[in-house]
Amino acid sequence: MKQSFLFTKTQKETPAGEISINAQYLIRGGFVDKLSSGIYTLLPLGLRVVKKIQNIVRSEMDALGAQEILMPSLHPKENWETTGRWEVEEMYKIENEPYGLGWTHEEIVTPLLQRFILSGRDLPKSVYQIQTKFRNEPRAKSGLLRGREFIMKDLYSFHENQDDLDDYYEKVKEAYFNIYRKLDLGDITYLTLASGGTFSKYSHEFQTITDAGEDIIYICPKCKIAVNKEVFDGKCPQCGTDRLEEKKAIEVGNIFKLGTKYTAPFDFNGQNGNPLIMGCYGIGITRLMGTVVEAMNDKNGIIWPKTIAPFAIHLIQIDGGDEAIALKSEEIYEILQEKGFEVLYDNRNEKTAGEKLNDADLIGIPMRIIISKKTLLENSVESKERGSEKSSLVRIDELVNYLKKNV
RNA sequence: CGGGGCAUAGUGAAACGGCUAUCACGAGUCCUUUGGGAGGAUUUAUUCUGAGUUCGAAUCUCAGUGCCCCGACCA
Repeated sequence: MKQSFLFTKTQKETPAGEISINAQYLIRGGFVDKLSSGIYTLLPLGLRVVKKIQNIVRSEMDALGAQEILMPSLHPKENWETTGRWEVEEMYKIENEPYGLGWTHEEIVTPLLQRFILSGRDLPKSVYQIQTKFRNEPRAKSGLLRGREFIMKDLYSFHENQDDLDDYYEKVKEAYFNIYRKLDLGDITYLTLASGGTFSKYSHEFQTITDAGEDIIYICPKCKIAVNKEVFDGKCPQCGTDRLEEKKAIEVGNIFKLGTKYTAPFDFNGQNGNPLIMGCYGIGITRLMGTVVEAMNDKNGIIWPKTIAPFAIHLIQIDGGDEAIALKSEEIYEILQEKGFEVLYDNRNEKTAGEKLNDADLIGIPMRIIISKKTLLENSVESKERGSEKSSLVRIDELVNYLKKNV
């Protein structure tokens, strides 16, 4: 994509009042636009990142044998009265209408699957969706980390017995870690014991260490697991040590064994006459984007992991007033496009070199390729990875091979 | 929902109760510029809303709304 074509602009100034890094950089870089507290538009760059995160999550969900669906956001009151959760304050209700906006989907997915799961042979089954959730947060905050409207992946599984749920639950844990590893968050994300278990003593959260986190967790350096402050009793529940490390962290996922809490009210029973056993598993997609920004940045901007960067390559021409440069950089852009690379091409002649380089740092694309008078004299371009200080000259006739190896 | 702070151009800021509300950046036009946020010329406002005090309000008072931060809350 040519940068002159992008309708968004970067902002030099930090938005007034925004303290959190993810809000500052995502707004300044033109990834998101804040409509209201906790309510954001995803702009072209931001949407590209979100789609990439979604696809990583999808591939892991599909590998679990879960089937993707898309449930409505507008929920009939009746479904929520069945479980007694219509009065929950988190739910936005439509005034004078028997509808509310979905903040979770147990009340929809349970009767849905009930209509199709007719015998033990249909079990187990799991479905997931990636969809907008609405939560009437008493206090939205920290940019994308806690919103009133946000994108979430939610997975629901139905089982005939507890053992089957337990097995599946362990597989989901693995899938979740695969996701965090692909986002380069693997080393700072911990399986964390937390409250909220309906059927089990604990639920499990996935917590990513960053100072922007609103949760306090205690990490056992030996067992590599953590305990949320809300259930912490001073010891590692696995090895018993009291030498744990206190850290701030962002909850980037949460998995629950729900048991029969939602199947029972709907009389969703198995062959044996007992309610089915259910699990639910959530990942906030847009929160994950904010978390990555919090975890990977420097004073100049974002440093995206290759897997979710909006583009793989940022091609920048400097001295674009020079016709030879303009033609050559255009030519390189076309070749890279043809070879299938995702390229953002800064073809703006009206911007100075410093402005373009600062924009590039802010936007944070992993690979930067610069073409200028200086490099052209060597029949080369300059290559530099975001987050590294080193740059090197690459001959233009070797560029495609170089990029195949390095992006 | 409790506490604190803030609200002026697209963005960020300035302005003692008193002159035509100022500056920088951005954006538009023209010219010159291109290796870390360039220069000149020129254009760019219902000071959040409503009431009040006053000869006079961006500035003071009251109410509302919104935003940010702390806390409570967060299947």
